[in-house]
Amino acid sequence: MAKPAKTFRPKARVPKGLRDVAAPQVRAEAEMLAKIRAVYESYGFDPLETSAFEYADALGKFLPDEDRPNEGVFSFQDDDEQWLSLRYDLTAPLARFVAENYDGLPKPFRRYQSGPVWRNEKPGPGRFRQFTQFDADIVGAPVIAADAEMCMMGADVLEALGIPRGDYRIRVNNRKVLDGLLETIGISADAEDRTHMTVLRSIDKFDKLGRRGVELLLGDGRKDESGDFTKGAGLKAEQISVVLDYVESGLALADADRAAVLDGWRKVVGTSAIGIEGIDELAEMDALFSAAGYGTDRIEFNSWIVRGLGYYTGPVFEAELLMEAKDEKGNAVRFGSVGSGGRYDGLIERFKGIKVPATGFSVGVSRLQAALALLPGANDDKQSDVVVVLALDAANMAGYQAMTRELRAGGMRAEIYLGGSGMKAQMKYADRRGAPVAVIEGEDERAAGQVTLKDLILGTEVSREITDNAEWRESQAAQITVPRADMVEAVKVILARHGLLKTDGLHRS
RNA sequence: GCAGCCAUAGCUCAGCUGGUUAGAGCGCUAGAUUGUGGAUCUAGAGGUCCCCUGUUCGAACCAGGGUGGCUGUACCA
Repeated sequence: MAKPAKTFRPKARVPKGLRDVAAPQVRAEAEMLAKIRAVYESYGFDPLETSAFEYADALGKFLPDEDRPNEGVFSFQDDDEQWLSLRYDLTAPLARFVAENYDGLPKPFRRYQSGPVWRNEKPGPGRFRQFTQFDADIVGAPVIAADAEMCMMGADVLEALGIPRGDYRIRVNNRKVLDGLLETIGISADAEDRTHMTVLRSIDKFDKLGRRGVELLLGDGRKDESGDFTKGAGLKAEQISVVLDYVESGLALADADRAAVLDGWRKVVGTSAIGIEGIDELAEMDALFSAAGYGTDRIEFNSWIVRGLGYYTGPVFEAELLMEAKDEKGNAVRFGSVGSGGRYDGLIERFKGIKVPATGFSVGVSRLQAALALLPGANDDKQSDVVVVLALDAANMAGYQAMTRELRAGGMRAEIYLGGSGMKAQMKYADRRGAPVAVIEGEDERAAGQVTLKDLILGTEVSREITDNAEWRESQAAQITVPRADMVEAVKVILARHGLLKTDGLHRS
């Protein structure tokens, strides 16, 4: 007895950490990108697009002791066995591009670029394996004014996106200051050194874990809420107290006075040459910020900003949102950093063997968008502006198409109902679709040379007062009948009443 | 990666110590309504109870393994 062969049905599902993005969010992101681009353009940056994947060695993510790329990046082998990796940021590809085209580029070279990047990590709320970044970088700029400009531009970007001053902060530190700190407590300046890395990571967590948590991480280690244990840096008590002194010195002054913060740091790392160099750089940035009128309500110096350990060599900065928000369940949400950057003088050296100084700023578009969506009022339903022309008579499709064409020529978005159902379903479709207007031309209207226009927005309002069905139907809520020739103008009047009539070439949203 | 919790209809969930045809609300489809989205009423569709193996006369429920999700933590260029 042969069993009927089972048809294989794949499970329809989006891969973990990836997502489908619906219309409102696609539009919101496009709008956000346009605003960021305008700021970058105004600072003189030019666009550049590089490919989505690169040779893995060019991205610099090969595991040192194995012949395959780092697990954090998505990689595959080409037909010639060479490893390719999806880009995990836009900076590494820029370094490759500059190295490859070095002689033909103006130096300094300013470029901006946006696009998706991919990281093979555990996804979390607001954290995906594909997300969008929008970077601006200056390559071949050794002067500290370049870093200062990046910070100020970061502030300008956030304000251009409508985030009020005071609701965000650009937080700035300098890797040289951190190196100086480690030097003063006798820890190797080598960024590859285990203790060096552990200490910096601990400092980075001050914001999250507080003084006590950082103290534990610097010492023996810390147990988290689930009972899992994180091994610490194993510092001695005196060393820990120096680090905590540094982190906390000037913390109270962080948003009051940048110079005072630097004074505090100078006391802790004043014996280290590299530390002093870092502080002097920050002092120069402070002077530039102040001269340009960027106070601590926009840019502050902050001791726990560390950034990744990979390639930063000088000033580092993060853009953080300070306002409170609640998620769907009413829990307070911390946004974290929505942008970051810093100086990376060694990245291009990997390719060219010569030092090419560079600094840049990167907006985390996906996370910023997720954050803004949680703000009150962000998810108010936006009224659609698509006019739906009902197709009541299959034999008259050409006539409905003509109506639709006229509406489009009149500057409106319009579509014909192209499903197979009757009038009731068509009205329901228009409602679902969020259409403001339904255009109805049945046999009666056509015979009379008329069309019926139904104002669906007004109809919804009217329906709130009507509980009786007969009344609702007889009232023919909010509809008018006009001569066919006047259709376009009449639809415009209804759209204008609801503020949906386009006045320029841009799509309103 | 490590640790904890969780997995039943499209969604949110109920399902007593293992016992026949697994339920609710919302949503969806249709009818009441001859040409009208809302409201109301009625009817209908929709489930490999995450997967595999085991225990048992019998498993949505118990055990082991797997997969997926959430939370914390680590990593984060």
